[in-house]
Amino acid sequence: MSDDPACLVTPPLSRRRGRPPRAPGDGDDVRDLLIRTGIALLTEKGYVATGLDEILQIARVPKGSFYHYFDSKESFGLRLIDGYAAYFDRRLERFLSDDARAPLDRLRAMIDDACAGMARHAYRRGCLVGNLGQEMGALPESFRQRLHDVLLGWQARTAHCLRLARDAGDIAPGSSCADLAAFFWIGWEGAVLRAKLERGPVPLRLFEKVFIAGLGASAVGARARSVSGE
Amino acid sequence: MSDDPACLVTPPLSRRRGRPPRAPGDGDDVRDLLIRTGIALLTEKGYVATGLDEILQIARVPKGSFYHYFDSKESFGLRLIDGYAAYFDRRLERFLSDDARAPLDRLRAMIDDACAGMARHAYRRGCLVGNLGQEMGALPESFRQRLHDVLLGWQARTAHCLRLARDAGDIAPGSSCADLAAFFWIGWEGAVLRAKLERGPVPLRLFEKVFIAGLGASAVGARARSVSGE
DNA sequence: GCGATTTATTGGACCGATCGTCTTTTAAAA
DNA sequence: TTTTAAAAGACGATCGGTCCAATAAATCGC
Repeated sequence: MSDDPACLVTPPLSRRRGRPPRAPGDGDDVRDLLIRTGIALLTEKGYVATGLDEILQIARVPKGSFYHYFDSKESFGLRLIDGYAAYFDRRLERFLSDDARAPLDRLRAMIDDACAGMARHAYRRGCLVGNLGQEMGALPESFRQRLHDVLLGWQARTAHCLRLARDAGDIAPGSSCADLAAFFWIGWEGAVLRAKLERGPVPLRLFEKVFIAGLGASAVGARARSVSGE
Repeated sequence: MSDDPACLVTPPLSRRRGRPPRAPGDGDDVRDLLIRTGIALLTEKGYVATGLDEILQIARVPKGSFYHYFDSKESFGLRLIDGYAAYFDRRLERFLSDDARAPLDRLRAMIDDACAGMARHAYRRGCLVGNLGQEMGALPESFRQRLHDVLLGWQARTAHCLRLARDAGDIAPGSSCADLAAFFWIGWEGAVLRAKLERGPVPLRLFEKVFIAGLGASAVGARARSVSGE
């Protein structure tokens, strides 16, 4: 799914060396600014391809400051995951727990929102978690557990919503909503990747359509085998 | 899906300078060796994170030779995609056109093969196309079309097999097999990504299970709307 | 209130890796 | 004998992450 942080970037700027005069409204949100900028760049280009220089330059934060705010690129990356997860969790909460809608409509609303997010960035930005997951082969091992945990969290929220839908009769009884939720996030990450490749919304919408159509079939395990008489 | 090339690497080795004596069986497969080695490394670590030096070192090909065989890293990358696509196409052909099996069983056999491939490399290697797709934000634009075309090819083969399954009554009539095939590859790339993240087969098998279970439901477009009375 | 100390922030140097190129050297092929 | 295929390895420019010295603000002792 796509995100939003770091859309507006209007940060500090100074020339002289040493500690600068305290900028008026700036508080100490330099760290946050770096995180938001980092998320924006990493969702587009990934971890390895994005240099600290580029992040700092766009955020207008001097290079020497980086190691004042973070220990290393690795720990910075972990912070990005946390920031992204927090942002995303608020979003999921808003949609999947929206009592004003029927459960399945909440899922649709969430998907609509994600599609709008990707469109807003011309399908150039993907999902930070998906990006980093694919890069794991070249990433610090510390990322793995964290990414996995984030996905499990999203799945848990989704499973809960699907259970409500099942209770409402919109999903075949006997379906494993945990499996369906896992299936959704496995596939959705694929759809985001594909949308980034095609630079268009078709894969997202196709995934939505077929996924929701499939919800009626379910009774997941049992039906699968009966189909071809295994 | 996972791949296989460059499992055994026992390449040329010489010390003296200048053109070496023609190795006995070697023919002129240095180019192929580089391609196979490149595929192996890129499926694991991606394009950006993999340096030419590393590829050359593993293949035991001297650095000075690279630009004799390829124009640049970019054109090398394009050759890798071609090589991977060719390899993969043979594999899809073998499974999806195996008249000895029922259509849906061919799909299952293909998935089994892919799972075995990923297991063989301890779930460290993914799909070259998926990897490069996710990296597109940092890749030469020339890769985009080629990657997309490869995926369309896989989908076409898959759609054909699904149509046979529909004719055999294993998929609800009225289903759009083109949509289902696209859905499969969108989601499967996500499953491979997730399996790489988790370093285990669960996502692959879960995706298989739910996807095949869903095939019974289908009549894709129509059913989707009737579910929640949109 | 005022000098001394501490802390926050930054300019820029550092070192290693990477890509792509080039020259020289040697062996095979013609 | 000449030409071509292939390799060794250095090279430069660039860029990556890291770190330290320099400097100003904040704080404290008196």
